[in-house]
Amino acid sequence: MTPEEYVEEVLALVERIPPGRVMSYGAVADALAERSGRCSARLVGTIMARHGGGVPWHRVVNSAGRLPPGHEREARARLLAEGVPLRGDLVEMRAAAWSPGQ
DNA sequence: CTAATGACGGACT
DNA sequence: CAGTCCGCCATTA
Repeated sequence: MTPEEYVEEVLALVERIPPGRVMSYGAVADALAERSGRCSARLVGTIMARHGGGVPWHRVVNSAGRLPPGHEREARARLLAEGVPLRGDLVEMRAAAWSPGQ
């Protein structure tokens, strides 16, 4: 599997995240690991940083619910508009976390 | 080829 | 609850 295909897999999954819900980098990595074999949260983060434009990147946050560095303001505004439960600048993962199984 | 580097995560202090 | 420490793994230096 080439890096290019990795990127496509990640972006494809991110596009499936429903509005008002979010996924952590780790969750994306796990869900993708079943198809691609190996993947890590770190790798997903790198991929989003480089090829994240063009997909709802704001629906991907870290496991603690913290928004992506450098885009906090933008992400917060979009999430708020979608009705994602926020506590300060953190996403309430317990309520907003989503997985492809649903 | 080895070393450092992240849009990370979980355990621990 | 905040800060550290270590494992993670493709990419870059």
